[in-house]
Amino acid sequence: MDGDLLHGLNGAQCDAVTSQAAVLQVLAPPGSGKTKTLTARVAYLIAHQQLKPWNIIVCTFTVKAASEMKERITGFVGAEVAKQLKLGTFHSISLRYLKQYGQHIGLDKDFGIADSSDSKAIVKRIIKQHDLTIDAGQARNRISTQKAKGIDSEQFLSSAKKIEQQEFATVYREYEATLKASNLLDYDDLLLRCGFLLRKHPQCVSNVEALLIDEFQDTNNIQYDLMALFAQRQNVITIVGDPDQSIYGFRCAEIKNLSRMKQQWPDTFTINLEENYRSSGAILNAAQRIIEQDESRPPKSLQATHSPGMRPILRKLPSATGEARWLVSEVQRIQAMTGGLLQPGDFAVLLRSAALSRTIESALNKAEVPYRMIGGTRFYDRAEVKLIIDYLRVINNPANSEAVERIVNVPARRVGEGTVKSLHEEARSEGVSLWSLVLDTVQGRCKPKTKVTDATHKGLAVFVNVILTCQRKVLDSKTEPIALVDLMNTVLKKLCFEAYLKKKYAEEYEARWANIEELIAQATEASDPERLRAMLQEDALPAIDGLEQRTASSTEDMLSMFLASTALAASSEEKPEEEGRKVQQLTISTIHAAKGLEWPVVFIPACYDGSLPHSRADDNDEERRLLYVGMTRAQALLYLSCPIKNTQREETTLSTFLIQPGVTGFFEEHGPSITLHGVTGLATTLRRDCPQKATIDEAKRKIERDEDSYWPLNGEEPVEEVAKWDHGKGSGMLPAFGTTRPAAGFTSAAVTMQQGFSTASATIKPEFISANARFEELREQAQLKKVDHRVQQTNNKLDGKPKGGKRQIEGQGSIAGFFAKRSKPEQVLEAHERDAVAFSSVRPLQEVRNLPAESRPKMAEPRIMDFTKHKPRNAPLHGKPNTVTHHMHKADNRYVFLDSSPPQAETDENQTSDTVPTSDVVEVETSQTKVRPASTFHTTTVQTAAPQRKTYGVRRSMNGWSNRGGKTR
DNA sequence: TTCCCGACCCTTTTT
DNA sequence: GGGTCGGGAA
Repeated sequence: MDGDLLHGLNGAQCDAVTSQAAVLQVLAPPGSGKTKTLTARVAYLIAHQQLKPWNIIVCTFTVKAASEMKERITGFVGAEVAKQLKLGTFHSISLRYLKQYGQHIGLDKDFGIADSSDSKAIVKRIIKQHDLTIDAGQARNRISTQKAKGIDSEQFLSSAKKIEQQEFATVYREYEATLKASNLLDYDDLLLRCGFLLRKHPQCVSNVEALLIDEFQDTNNIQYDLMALFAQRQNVITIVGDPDQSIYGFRCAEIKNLSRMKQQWPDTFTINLEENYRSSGAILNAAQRIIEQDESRPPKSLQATHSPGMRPILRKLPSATGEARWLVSEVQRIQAMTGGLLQPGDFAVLLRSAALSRTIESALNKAEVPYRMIGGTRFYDRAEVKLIIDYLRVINNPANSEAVERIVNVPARRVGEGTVKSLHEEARSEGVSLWSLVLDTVQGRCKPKTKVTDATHKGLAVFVNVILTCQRKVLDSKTEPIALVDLMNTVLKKLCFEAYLKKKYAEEYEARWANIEELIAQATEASDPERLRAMLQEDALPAIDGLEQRTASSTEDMLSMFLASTALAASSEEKPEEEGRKVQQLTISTIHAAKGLEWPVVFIPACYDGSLPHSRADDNDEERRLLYVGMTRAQALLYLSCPIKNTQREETTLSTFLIQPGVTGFFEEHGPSITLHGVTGLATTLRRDCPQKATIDEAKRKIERDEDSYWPLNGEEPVEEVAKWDHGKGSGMLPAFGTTRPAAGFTSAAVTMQQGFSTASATIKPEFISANARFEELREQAQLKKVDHRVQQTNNKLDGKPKGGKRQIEGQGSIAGFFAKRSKPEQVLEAHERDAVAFSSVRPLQEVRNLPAESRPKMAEPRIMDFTKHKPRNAPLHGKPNTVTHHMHKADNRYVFLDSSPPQAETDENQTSDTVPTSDVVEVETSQTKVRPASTFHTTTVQTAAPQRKTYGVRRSMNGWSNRGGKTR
């Protein structure tokens, strides 16, 4: 047993798993085997300390972490034992205690859970009603903060001095009153009330022998209290955490809880895990460089166990859409260049905010790359799903006036917003629920003050009928429980829901209906008596002598259980059906939701001030940790990127965390060139079989270019295909990487992957180079630019007639032909290609390859231009092109020297912009991208899966597309 | 006068 | 997806 349990663990991990300490802290940096250690310890406690699994509580913060933990523990101890563990999020475990022992603290049996939309709606209504000026969202957060601090509304009111505080106190008080009247608990209440229960009735947890907590750095004070309460009998506690990964400060997480714990239990034993098994050395170095910017942070060691690998990439792009297009092209390029070693499932896009996903999703859709979204809108929060859930909630608990308000006029029943608001207000002032006012109105028992037209009255009657019919169904089933799924079908039928969706969403209807089908499938599962029994058993807490328990049995209970589970569900889509093999999907996720996960290739787009760090964040250190968490998700390849214009077309500034001195040295400016050797190294790192060369070559033929060379490194727009070939339109071209760097630069860029895997240490660029060296570099760039110009002119002569963009694309299709016919040995060709790339102005390598040998660019005599005097306006040639927008950064009232640009670059720009030679002024006509009809975007899940349950990959309407594309006008 | 619907704006992170 | 505004229908 020991052998199995401890197999593959390192010394520190073993110590942690087998530690005899009662209170144990395991400090585990990213990729150090945190979950592995925690799960092994659970198994160890059962196997070697003879603890009963049902006496062990394991707490996580997210549902996803809970299910992963369960899976891993099952691997150790088997499903039977794993099921008996009390494992879940803090909220779900609290809910179990409240459901079973809530009556001891006067909690009604059928309390519902107020989700965020309920809470927000309540707050909003109170604010409006009192004509206050505070922001609803902020007030809602503030209530949560107060609750997390354990300050109730009365306490707050008594200490409220300022008018503003008193206003908030009013909102807080009425919010609490509304929850109580609606028989609802919000998320914070679940924890608070559970704490209250366990304090009052400690015998509820008298059976608990051990408590284990994951991601402890994210606990807030209530959760800390709960920890102490859960463990109050035996005080056996294991926590794992990492202060560097604390990213829930906004939820009042207290990193201090680590030291608080040591004070409370002075015998606390601490074990540090220090070896990283996830990321390549180069990625780890870069991430360390970022996190170390926090000077208040104690220095820590984190050892890489992998070879340095490929250096991470920091890429500049013109716009959010450009960034998305580039990202997709890199996904495709890397996939092809590795000959299928990497599949879509190996890529993840991690975002600061979920809203950023839209542009990326539409680019992925366009390229038909399958993806799934974690975080952002939860399945149960999708309009159509939420609506049905709200109907069920009202059927279960009509006192929930917020839910009534949301559904009373959906589908439209001529009950307008004004009427509903007014009725709601009237109900509130009468001290009744909205539902009972509506019911009495419809049944003629009362005549509301609010004006109700005939049409509206009719509409209300229809609504009341739906609810009453369904409630009757539930009640009638007391003797013979009906399945939840029947109830749901009744609702759908009564609403003619399918027809409603068809009308409302037109061409998007299918995806919406698929979501409903998924919901039905879930209800079917929940209705299965077998499953239900199993679930009840799993949820049940051990019987305690002399303490009465409530147990669920009827349809009513089934309904409220189902609703509770939807309220606490993960904000993620379920795993796609795995039929035989894994369905390959790229993952889009918020960084928060990605914690604890890993992928071979990770993209973090939108790395600019305002997004990361977010403009609304008040703790920059936390934002930095967020970047750190994101970066450390990557195993082999990490891309950070930044559009130089945001979605509002304003100029952006590269993230503060990335413009610190020395940071750029850890990054490449463009995606890696990938050699066969590199693929081998990658395969080794990921412990996968290396694909055959033929497979790689085959895959390469399908992509447009095999280098990340289309988007200029300085973040400007690439020259459109048409402009490239239309020689009449001026010759100055914007540089892509292969064209502005001297050949030597290109070589060094191309070599990274080989170098990374074959040598012991990654080469790190010097942080600064001397001004002199810099000047040399500038001169070299200038020469190149002139050469480019020459080459262009030569080409004009060689290749007289202009070509259209379309034809050029056709040309790209024949790369394969070129390969087949080529007569030169590969190495010679490579050298030639290098030159060609270095000297052709904009043509990507593939195009150059397509040219007949005699028209390929030739070496030309460079003409030296003095760059202290001349600078092309639109071709930013201050050395590395991407240094243009951020030469200097003002911080702490002094200027910080960035990106290793020489100071004269700044003055240069101002003084000499008028002396630009006209031939270097670029004028590019960009053609609009064609808009595809919305219908082509709908299914985002791979077609081959053919799942029984429909997939629900479509997240939302893709506004931009469906508005313009699909509709007739 | 009230309601409905399309068009257009902006969007922190989670239970 | 939510909020708001304005045109057109009831």
